[in-house]
Amino acid sequence: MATLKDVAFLAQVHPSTVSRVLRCSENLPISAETRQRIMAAAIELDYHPDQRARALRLGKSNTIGLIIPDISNPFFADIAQSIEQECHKAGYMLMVCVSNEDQEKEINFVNNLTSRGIDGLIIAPVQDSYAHLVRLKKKNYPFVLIDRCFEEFETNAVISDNEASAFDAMEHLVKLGHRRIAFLSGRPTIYTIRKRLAGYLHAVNVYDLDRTPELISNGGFTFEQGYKECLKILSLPEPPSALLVSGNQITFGALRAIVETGLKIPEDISLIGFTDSIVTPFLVSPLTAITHPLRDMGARAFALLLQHMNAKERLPFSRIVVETKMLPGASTAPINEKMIA
Amino acid sequence: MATLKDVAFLAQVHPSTVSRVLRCSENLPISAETRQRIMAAAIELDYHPDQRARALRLGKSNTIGLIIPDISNPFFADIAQSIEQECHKAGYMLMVCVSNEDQEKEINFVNNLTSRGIDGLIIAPVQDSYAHLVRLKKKNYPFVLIDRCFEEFETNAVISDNEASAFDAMEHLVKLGHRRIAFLSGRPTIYTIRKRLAGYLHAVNVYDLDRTPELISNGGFTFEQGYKECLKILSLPEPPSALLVSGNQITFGALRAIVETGLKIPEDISLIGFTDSIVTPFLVSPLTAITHPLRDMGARAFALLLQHMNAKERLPFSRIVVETKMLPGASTAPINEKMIA
DNA sequence: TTGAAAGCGCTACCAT
DNA sequence: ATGGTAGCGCTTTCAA
Repeated sequence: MATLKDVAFLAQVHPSTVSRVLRCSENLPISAETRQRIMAAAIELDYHPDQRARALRLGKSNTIGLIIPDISNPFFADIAQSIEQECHKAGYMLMVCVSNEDQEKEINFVNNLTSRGIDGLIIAPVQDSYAHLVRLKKKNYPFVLIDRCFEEFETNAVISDNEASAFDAMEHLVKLGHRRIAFLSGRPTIYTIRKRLAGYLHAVNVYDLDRTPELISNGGFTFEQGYKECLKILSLPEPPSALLVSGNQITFGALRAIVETGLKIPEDISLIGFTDSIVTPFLVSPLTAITHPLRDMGARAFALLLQHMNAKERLPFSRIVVETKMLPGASTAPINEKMIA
Repeated sequence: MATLKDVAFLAQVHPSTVSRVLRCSENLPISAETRQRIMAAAIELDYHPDQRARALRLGKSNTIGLIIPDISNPFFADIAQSIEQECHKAGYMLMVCVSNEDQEKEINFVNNLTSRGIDGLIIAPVQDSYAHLVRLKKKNYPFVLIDRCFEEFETNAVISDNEASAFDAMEHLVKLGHRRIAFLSGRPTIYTIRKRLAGYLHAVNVYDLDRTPELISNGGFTFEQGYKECLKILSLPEPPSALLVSGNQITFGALRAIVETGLKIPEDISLIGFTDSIVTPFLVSPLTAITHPLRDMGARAFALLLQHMNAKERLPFSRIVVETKMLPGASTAPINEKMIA
């Protein structure tokens, strides 16, 4: 790798001169001839400034970090994609890290990224703990949470209206006559899930629905877990006539369980999923889905972060709530005798 | 951010002593008392060594870069996920960059990452040009290509048996009686696609199938492009009775076109896709798919890279070819009169 | 118009 | 057992 020194040597000038020429604006006092020589040398040696050294010297890396729990989940993949594009537009690099829903890993990533001189951080936190984020906040380090946040700990965040959307989905099912509705929730320590659960329970109370505790399942967020939890629920002595499922991978897992059990959607069972995937309309039964404005979420998270990174003084924290949309499908139908039997 | 100096000051020792204590093995000549003081100070100040400075000093960053064209494509997302996990196991950080199939962006990423002192690079190249990779190779910089490689330019690579798998898929359709088979190819400048096209054409020749040029479509890799190209093909005066589709997003786009046109799979049209997604079995028609061992591809690419990064001397390049598998589905059926009409 | 020197935070080597 | 120093590659201020 060619260094400033190498270029300087080839161009027969001092390294500092090279730096000035390569960095500075048009109207810098330099002889056209020297500039030519330096440019030629830089190209000749395929010189690219060492970003570590620059970052060290400048105290700025023009890079931000993103920590997400799962990159193979389209939910986070699409958010990552949009953040990456926003970064690119703004001249930033993005460093993506995958915590795999492992709190230890997340903590390591936070430490590692900050000590790499990353200018800011966007995190979809695992939410088993948050002491490491309190430390970040204390150090006045700019960061934005996405999708998940803490009720008891104030930070920047971009989240969605989970409680309302879960309630609306339930209401939709209730209007079709369903009264025994299961909720495949995911990991309940997470903000998103707690809110959705609250929306579910609210509907259960308002409409006095079946309260069988087994109707609420707490697994994890993976395909496998969705599959297993759904199988368990379908084999209840009194299985539900409808399902509310919380997340892409879980929904696909539930789908597998339903298909394998030989049930038809929506004839035998209705299904609404919190599902963000281009394929939902082309599934065995086109899914009625609660969808997130993922690109918008990513863009707003980055904009908020940028704002805080550029701020001269401490800015107040923002909590941005985006609206979900119900994508109509064909996976819900009125209740029928067969289901009640 | 606390520095070595801060810790040293608090512990009343010299910075170099702190560095030694924090870095070195057990049997380093140091008084237990001093060690205690230093450790306490480090924890007190929440000290984390500046990785930029370390990387600069050590000439090693313990970070590798990954450049992929599209993170919201499950194909690349799963590869990224597996590489990330391998990295983590080996104590490396992963920096993911998304080129969005834009050659300029990829070139920028390569320059940017290398000048960040990244130890190695895994790239699924855009393949509009490769001068930048030639430069990397000249500098003896370790990198591995994944999924796509260059016939005329020798590098490390992990790829799959595209030509054979395309031929096999065609054979499968031919045996069902299909003779007018369309190929939705994606961008044909890419190795993967050229190979698949070769397999397709080989089958066309061997079995003397319909050679209508319009049966071969060259769009891009996106959902939208798959949708449009497929619509075009379905509205041919003599539409095909079967479709071979190259890639996740294209397949989903094609699915949309088929569903919207009111065609049924496989009654009206057969479909085989190069599709790696957990949802393929739960699509309108469970898809017959050619799948890649994605986790394995990622793991092998990383292992190969690691080998080259650790090598004292120049190693010979490896080209690893992994095998695809045909996942049986219900999206293919024997040809019938309706199709021929 | 260009050169010299200091220093970002760290580690490795050489002193003591 | 601990301290001092040089230097990784860069930028910036000051000097000439």
